[in-house]
Amino acid sequence: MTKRKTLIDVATAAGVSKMTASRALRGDRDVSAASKERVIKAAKEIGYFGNNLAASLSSERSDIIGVVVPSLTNIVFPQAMSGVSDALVGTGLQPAFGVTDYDLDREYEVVGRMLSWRPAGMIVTGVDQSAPTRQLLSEAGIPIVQIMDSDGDAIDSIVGFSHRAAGTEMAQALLKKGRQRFGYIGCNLQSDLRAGRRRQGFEDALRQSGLNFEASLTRECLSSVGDGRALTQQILTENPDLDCIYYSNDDVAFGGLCYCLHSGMGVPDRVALSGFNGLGILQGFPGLIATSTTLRRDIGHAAADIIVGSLKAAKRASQTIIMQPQTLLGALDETP
Amino acid sequence: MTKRKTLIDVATAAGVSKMTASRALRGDRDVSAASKERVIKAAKEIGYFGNNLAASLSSERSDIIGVVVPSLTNIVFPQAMSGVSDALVGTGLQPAFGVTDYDLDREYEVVGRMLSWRPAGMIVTGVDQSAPTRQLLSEAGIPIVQIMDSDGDAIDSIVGFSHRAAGTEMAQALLKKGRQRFGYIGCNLQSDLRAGRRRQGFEDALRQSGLNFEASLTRECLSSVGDGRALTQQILTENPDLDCIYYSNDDVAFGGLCYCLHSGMGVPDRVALSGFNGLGILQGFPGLIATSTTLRRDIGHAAADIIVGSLKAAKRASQTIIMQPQTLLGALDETP
DNA sequence: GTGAAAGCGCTAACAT
DNA sequence: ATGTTAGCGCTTTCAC
Repeated sequence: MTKRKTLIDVATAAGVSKMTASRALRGDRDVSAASKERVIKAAKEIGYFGNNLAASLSSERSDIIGVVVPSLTNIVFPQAMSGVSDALVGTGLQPAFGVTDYDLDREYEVVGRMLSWRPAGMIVTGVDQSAPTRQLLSEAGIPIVQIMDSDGDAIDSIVGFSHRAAGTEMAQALLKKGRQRFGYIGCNLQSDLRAGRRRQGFEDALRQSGLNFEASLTRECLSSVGDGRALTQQILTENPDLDCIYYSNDDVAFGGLCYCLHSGMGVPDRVALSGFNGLGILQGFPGLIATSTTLRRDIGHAAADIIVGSLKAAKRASQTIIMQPQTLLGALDETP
Repeated sequence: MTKRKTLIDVATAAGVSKMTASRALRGDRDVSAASKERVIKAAKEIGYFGNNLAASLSSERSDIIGVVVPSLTNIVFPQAMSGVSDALVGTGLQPAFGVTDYDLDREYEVVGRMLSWRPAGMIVTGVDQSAPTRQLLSEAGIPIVQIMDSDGDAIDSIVGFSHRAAGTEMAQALLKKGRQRFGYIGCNLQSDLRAGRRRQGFEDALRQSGLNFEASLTRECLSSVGDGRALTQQILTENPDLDCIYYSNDDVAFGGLCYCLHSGMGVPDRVALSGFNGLGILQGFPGLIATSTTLRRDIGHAAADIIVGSLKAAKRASQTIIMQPQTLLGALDETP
């Protein structure tokens, strides 16, 4: 391959100095229209595209917004990322995504590596970072936004909601509809601390009514429709009297619904199913699963907006935006 | 915020020169154990983490592997990204993801921006890049891998399969099972060129048997379970005689299955449904939907491996790896 | 409006 | 095993 083109090549081709070329390319207005045009034309002709490395090193800031998520296989995180990505279009900022696999040490490493690219801001998932990670972030001197969870201490800004409260609210709604014999099915609870907090919130409400889960089945797998189906068969075989099952999320709950439909068990009359997130998959059988709808895209979008805003602003202010899920009972709502 | 720590701060704290500190931190073995230890300790104490910008600018290479996908909301792309991410763990390389929204101009911009970070390699989705994008990539002088599709010209390496062949194979399998009256339902065909090629391959096989789609419904929406349900209701109402429906993918097909189950239409006896990808969602009703299983994670993993290998190798060789989908008929297979 | 000089923080190449 | 020198490609600053 031939040597990469540099600013000097463009400047030479356009017959101006390096500096004028730089200014023209970046849209600085202190350049004559004529020079500007020639530079841009020259750049295009010789196939020049800049070197962000040098630009950022020199200007001591980059256009990157680091976004750290625990998983790509759980669709809610790509959806949040999508919101970030959309919000950044046209701002000149660019998202860079990192994955931690729900591992706090990996998170530390991923965050450290990202910071060493001197991003303009960082978005991280949840509030359960390890102390060293929190320190890294808070000392970085850039806007930090934690997303998806508000049940913990903020490093800087937060856009999310209380999983605990969401669990409590769902339990209260189900109790109000007369459900009394509850089961729980969860996947990946070891690592997914937010799912654990929903369960806790749910249990709190049950206890307040003098109840508790009569059965609980958890498995360390990525939550999936197939697992939900299998676990539901097991829990209902072992506990045929359950009239309501709370799941760690909608994927698992939907698998449960598939089992019930297959085996002719009435949903929600005979047994009510309740998941979390309000995923699109629920539209396969509208209203049959109760859920808490979460605004993943909006959360990602709002987080990115906070960063964009705080880069423009003279002084930074931490914000906390709560986008509490809405509890949707679906068909259950039509029963008294 | 206090000024960021640099290598010089570490070197001073450890009582060595900048260069020794640099070597120690990067694990160069030409450093005495004593110095190495002191430097690493000093770095930790003063909270130093390097500046990749400067490091990469100086060494003229970065540890980034750029990965460009069309969408984050279609789960197959995050799954492929996940494979890339896994393959890169422990290599010292880091993935950086970009999203194009199926827009060729956006793709050009995203690729250009990524290249200006001087990545060590690039992974892009599909083979339908615009000419300028192809030129950008081929002149970058780094290993390029196109993934998910082999129905087109390679820029460098390819890991994918023929969507056209997958469509043909599915049609042949369904014809063999005696299906004769075909319908087609697709989402997002304008942008999803690969789905279009599957449809074409399917049609080719039908024509060879003197058949064609008797009905076709397409809608420019992100493919979803809800859309699949609605479109299936429509197509079966308008064309009650169809005995097989081919969908642009599994999400849409699953929505169709939900409609059929809901309305008591026998699947696959009365109408066979066929999707694409072998998504986990199908495990809700195992075997009811025929599908072509694609190895998204493996494809991402293999693509990353090619790049890792070619960075190590003295001379680069382009590779083409075909991971052709497997046609799974499920319950249809048990009919004669 | 344009240019020349200096330097961002690091690493490669060459000393020692 | 360690240090010195030069420079990566750009932007900032300050001349003109």
